[in-house]
Amino acid sequence: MRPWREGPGDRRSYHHGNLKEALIEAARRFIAERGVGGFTLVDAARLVGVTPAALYRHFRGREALLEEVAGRGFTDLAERLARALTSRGTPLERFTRMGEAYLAFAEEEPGYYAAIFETRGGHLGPQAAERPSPFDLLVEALQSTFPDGFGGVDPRFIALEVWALSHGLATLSAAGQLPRSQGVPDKYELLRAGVLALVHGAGAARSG
Amino acid sequence: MRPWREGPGDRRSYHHGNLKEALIEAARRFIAERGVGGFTLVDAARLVGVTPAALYRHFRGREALLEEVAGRGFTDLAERLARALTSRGTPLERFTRMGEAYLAFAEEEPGYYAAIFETRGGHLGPQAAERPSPFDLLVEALQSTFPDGFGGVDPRFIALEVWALSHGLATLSAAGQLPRSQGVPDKYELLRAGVLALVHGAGAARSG
DNA sequence: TGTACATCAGTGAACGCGCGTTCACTGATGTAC
DNA sequence: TGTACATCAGTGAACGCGCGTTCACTGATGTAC
Repeated sequence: MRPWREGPGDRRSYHHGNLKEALIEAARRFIAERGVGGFTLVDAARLVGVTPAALYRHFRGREALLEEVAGRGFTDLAERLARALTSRGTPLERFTRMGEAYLAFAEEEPGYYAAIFETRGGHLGPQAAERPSPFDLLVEALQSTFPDGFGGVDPRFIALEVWALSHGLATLSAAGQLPRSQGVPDKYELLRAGVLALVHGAGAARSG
Repeated sequence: MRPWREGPGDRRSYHHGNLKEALIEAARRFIAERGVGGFTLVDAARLVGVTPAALYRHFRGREALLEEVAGRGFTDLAERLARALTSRGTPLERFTRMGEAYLAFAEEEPGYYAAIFETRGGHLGPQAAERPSPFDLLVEALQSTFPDGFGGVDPRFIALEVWALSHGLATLSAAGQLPRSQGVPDKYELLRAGVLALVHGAGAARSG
């Protein structure tokens, strides 16, 4: 099971040995560069150094490969968030770290992030799954970080707002729409301050 | 300059008479259904009842048509926001109406919204343009609605957060990721409460 | 340890398709006289 | 009002291209004896 070819041009063996993983990796790269719609089986096969037909030994087709990528991205994101949530420090520090992990994931793994949100079947929000979803983790983190609650507001309400803010910052940043000039705080600072404001200002909509 | 054909199958004239507008309209529809990447000149021409080649009498090519759509969407959005901002009522009512207008635009004109954010050259954020951009309108609205300021925080900082929250809610909603179950507030309520929280909790990141 | 052979991962040629774009053309419009 | 004609919007055929997918095949692997 060792990799037989070390690079795309290395053809020392008829069998690739690690083709499935290599194709997923290639898809991740191309999706990051061109989006889900711009991703092509032919390109992925070429990058890996294999005939397009070889792909069908490992996937039912293009859509199946995309679903696999989205699934892995989803798992990766959940793991990162869970790791941040169980890291050292005060609850607030861990919660802050979780937000940073979300933005960092979107920035470092744009292929995964796009696959998750643009592929059919990839649901990030509230859902019934085996393991806790990112959204579940967010609700959990909010509750343990702010045990006094949010002025009577449902934690899931706050979680949706925090998630929307995070997603908005991540996608605007990826689209190059956030200003990058000096003196303007970056998305990490925007998220940190925004989340605190959302939490502390939760009752504002009611009290006036 | 009256329209010669009333429908796609109506071929009572050799000349279309209103082809440019009809093509933009068709593009808007297809982008809404399939995204910018899934939009096709051939489909647009077929829907309008014209040969694909006819398109080149009005646009340099596919990219030029997309840019035109994005530009119109941008203008439409700016007009809607400006209208809300100058409508009747208290500053807070007008500001709230502005947020609703943004979400409504994304929902009612998904083709425009996608074109704006996915097409090269379409910038929604801070920019140097002739007319005030949506972001400029947002900053202006914040300042006039909350003349006492935001605890020393730059209004543009708040504006970025409000915009990110709006964009996040709009895109999550379009992707079907927001829960639609009973008892869960919709995106309009989420935005209204979120914006108030962001405004009133602006100083939270500093004071605690 | 050596050999026969089943398994199966990858090949390469081919397919049908729809795409964006070009080109010489043609038919309708609308203006000059 | 009628006619000649320049303008130009749309036609239709063709192009080269890259796509996803299929198929019979072949070469390497690894197991049974």
